[in-house]
Amino acid sequence: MEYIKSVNSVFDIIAEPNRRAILSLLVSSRQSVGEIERQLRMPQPTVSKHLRVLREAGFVESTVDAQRRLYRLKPDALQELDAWLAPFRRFWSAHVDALERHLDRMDQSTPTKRKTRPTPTKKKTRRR
Amino acid sequence: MEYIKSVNSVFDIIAEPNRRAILSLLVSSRQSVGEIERQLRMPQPTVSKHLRVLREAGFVESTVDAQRRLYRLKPDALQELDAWLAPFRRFWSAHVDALERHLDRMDQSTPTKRKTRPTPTKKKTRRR
DNA sequence: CCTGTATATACCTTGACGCGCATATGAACT
DNA sequence: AGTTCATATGCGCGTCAAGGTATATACAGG
Repeated sequence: MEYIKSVNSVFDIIAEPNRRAILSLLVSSRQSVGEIERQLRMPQPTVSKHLRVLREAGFVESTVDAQRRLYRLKPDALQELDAWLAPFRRFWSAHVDALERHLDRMDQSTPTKRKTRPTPTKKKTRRR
Repeated sequence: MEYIKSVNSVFDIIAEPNRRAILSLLVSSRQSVGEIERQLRMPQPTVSKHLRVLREAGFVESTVDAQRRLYRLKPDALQELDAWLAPFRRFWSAHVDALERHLDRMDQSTPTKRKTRPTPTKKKTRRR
C-alpha cells in the first residue's frame, strides 16, 4: 500500500530546489499541476511526486476541479521554520546593531569623507 | 587535495539535524570541538566534518587556541534563508489577519459562550 | 464506448550524503 | 624524542531520496 515517507521535517521539505520552486510559485496564486509543470518546465511525474510530499507535510492542499487539481499554499506550514530561525535572528540583529554603533563612532571620529552613511533613521535590517 | 563538497545551499546545510544542533549550540556562545562533542554526544569526527561543512558555507568561523579550535557563529549566513522566507511570511500573516477578522465577527455575532477569546489587545503572531 | 486529457503511482537506477572506523596532523609538556 | 591531548581527514559502506520511464486511474466529450 503506502510506504513510509521519511521526509519528515520542514528542513527536508525545503531542501529540495524543485519543491522550493513550487512553493514560490504557489505563494502568488493557486495553480493546477499542469500549470506548474509548464511554468517550471519539469516533467509531470516529478511535479506530482513533490506535490504529494508537500501535501502530506501540510504545506499545500488541493481542491478538485473536474480532472484538474488546484493546489494552494497552506498558511501555517513554514512557521515552524520561522520559529527555529528566531534565536539566530536575535543573534545577528545584535551584531548588526554592534556594527552600526561601531560605524557611528567611526563617523564622528573621522570627519573626513562624510556622506558615506546617511543618518540612521530607523533600525532596518541590512541587506547582505 | 580537496574535494568539492556539493552541499551548496543554505537549505542543504540546515537540512542536517546534527548541523542544526551545532548551530543552535553556537548561538549562545562559542564552543570548542570537544565541548560540542560532549554536549551533543556525537563522535568527534562527525562534529569535525559538520563543522567543516558549516565553515566552508560561511556559517561559522574558528579561531585557534593552542590545540583547541573555538568555533563561533557568523552573523550573515542565515539571512539568506530569512530573505527566502519573506514572501511566505507576508502570505501567512495576511491569512492570520483574515482569520482574526473572521473570529472577531464570530465573536460579536454569537453572544453565547463568551470568555473564549479575550479582547484582542495587540496583533500577535499565533502559535501553530 | 472510445479517445484524449489530467494527474497519480509503481518500479528501477543512480548518486549523494552521513556515519563508523582508522589514521594523520599538530600542539603542549615532560 | 616520546607521549598525550585536540582536531582533521581518508576510506568503505549503507541508506535514502530524486529522477526517468511506463503505467494506472479518473474524468470529459464526441
